[in-house]
Amino acid sequence: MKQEKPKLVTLQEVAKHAGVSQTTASLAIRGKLNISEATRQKVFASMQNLGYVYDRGAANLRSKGASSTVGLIIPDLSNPFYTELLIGIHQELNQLGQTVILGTTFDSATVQDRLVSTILEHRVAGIIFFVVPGSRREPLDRIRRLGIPVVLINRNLSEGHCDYVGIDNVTGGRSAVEHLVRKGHRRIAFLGGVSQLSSWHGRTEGYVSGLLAAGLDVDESLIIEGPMTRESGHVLIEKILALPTPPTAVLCYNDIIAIGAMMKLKELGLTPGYDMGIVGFDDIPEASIFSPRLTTVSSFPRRIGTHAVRLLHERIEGLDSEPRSVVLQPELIVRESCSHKNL
Amino acid sequence: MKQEKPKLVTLQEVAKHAGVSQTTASLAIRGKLNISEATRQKVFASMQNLGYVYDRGAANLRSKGASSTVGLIIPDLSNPFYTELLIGIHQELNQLGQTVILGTTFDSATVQDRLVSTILEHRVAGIIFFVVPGSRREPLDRIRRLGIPVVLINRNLSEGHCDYVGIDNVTGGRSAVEHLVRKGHRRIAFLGGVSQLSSWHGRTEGYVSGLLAAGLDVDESLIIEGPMTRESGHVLIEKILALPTPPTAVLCYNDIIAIGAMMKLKELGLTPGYDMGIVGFDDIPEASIFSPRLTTVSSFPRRIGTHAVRLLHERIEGLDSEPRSVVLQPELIVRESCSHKNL
DNA sequence: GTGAAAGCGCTAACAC
DNA sequence: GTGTTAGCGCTTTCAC
Repeated sequence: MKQEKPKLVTLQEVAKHAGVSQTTASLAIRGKLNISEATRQKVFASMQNLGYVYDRGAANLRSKGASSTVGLIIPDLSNPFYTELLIGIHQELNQLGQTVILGTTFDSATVQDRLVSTILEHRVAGIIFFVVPGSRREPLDRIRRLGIPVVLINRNLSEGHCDYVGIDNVTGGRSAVEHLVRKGHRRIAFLGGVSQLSSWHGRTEGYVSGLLAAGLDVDESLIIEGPMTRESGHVLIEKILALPTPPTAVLCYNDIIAIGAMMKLKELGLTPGYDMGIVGFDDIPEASIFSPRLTTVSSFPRRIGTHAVRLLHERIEGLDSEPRSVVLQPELIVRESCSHKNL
Repeated sequence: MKQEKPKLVTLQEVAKHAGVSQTTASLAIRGKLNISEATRQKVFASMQNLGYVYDRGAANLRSKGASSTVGLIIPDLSNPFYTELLIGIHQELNQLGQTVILGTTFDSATVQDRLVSTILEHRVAGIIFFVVPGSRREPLDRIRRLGIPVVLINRNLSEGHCDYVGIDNVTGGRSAVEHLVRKGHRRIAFLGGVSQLSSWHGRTEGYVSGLLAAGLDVDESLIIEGPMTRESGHVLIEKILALPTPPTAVLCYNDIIAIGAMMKLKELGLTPGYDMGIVGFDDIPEASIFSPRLTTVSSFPRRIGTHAVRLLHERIEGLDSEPRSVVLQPELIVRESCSHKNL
């Protein structure tokens, strides 16, 4: 830590050292073809010698070409669902030689606005955007106005009118309910999530349609909104239990909530699955680790990430078509959390 | 997606629009004092009007000042321990207005080298570095030679001679063994991790010293190395079970391995905790969710992240002192996975 | 308080 | 194949 910030070696110095012009050095470094093998060697030798480090910022400023960074905005890192998504995105992006600038909103619109600004100031090549609940179009428009490609993930913005990748929430919600009905449940609640989210609408719509298809009534009091956290699961399941006629099963907005609910059930001396059927959504690693193992609807976060990067990359490469949507089909993962005692 | 990349608004245009010089506009935007309130207002109005977006890259190129990005190199995102670490780092960095460039090595030295290069090319202000097992000093030196501050996390490099934050692995390992001994265990294995890691040495050293302090022999065949994954846990516990005289308890290098081991135990019809005592290391969220709840040594990933950012920030601000180390004391979290049937 | 001019490290024209 | 020149968008002297 003793040395002062040493002056950085510039391309000019490399060129001088190699006895060529700066242009030649630049071309050599970037592996352009029209450079003789001999000069290329010389330039590389000088680079090594002087300890040259390429300055992407400067290059980028001059070339106005696609920068090599991509902005990623997600709500939260403590939910494994987002982590899985991040892994998918990250892997794919690395393969393309792009680096990730990461921002987490914690589902706050204010933070989201700030993050968008920062990311924009970094002149990213594109943005993968998991919007905050109830987000207005404005942040999205700001990005689009600058001509920066965006792909929206999982939560769509009405009239967002841009590339989107997510899962079929309606089908997911519906298949969960169908499973519960097959298991003999007749009174089923929907727990957690907030109505500002397109994904919430999809999942509840599937829930309702599953109920109706089975000839069951929809009881509005059985749909309870709440944050997407473990703690929320505790609270929500207690509310449900306190109802005059509690349901025999609950479908949760996501696995985090489902696990929170199951933990509270255990705490109350009840057995999840036996005393109360539970289905989650996402299939995070915890789902298969918890006891009882959680029946859930898989939403393939890694694959979503992969698709998002592909769509974005095509845009960055200049694709100019109508907005595209990739909607993955969810899959019901049947495990142990749904066999009620009385059924 | 229809519009072509629109020409970006520059500071010059803002200045012209506001009827001031570019210098004045620049000073106004950065909130320097020697600008009258009236001009400041004018400039900001013009910014809004024209939809100006500050270009950090350009600013940075000219000023050679601290860039506003920090590089973060971690092994893997699928282990919640790293996620927690990332959360801690991220939160703290956001508060300082720094953005994160993220790289994951998957414990590969090759990937690590490539990542270091990329991050360096982005002219980061500093790097938080979780080195790969068996990493040589070379990547670290490359960074240091450029005068870029680094703080090492959890895994120290012998002679790294730079800022470091981690936990006291020796004490952690030792307290785990002491707990196991108190529970009546006399034959205890150490599972997983690789000997290229300073943290592995610390934990095994603690393990050995705990054994010796209790007057027990150290059986080298009970220390088995292995990758830090769930799958590795499966494999390792089977190896242990196949021994002529299996131990009654195992201390695992980390929680991931411990959980993998417990899952395999269940699969084999054995009850973790009852048939085999298990202690983990890290205290990831899964540890308290698994059944039986895992007794483990907490290593406070978020706090490590926070400390790392603080150390790094001070260096970025110009602190020029001898390398500093922050070593956090781990804490034994006693839960349910250690009461053997015969003890 | 404010302005004019120079230049950070690089690439893109265009010449040769 | 290689060199010359100009300039990306900003901050920084240094005048006034």
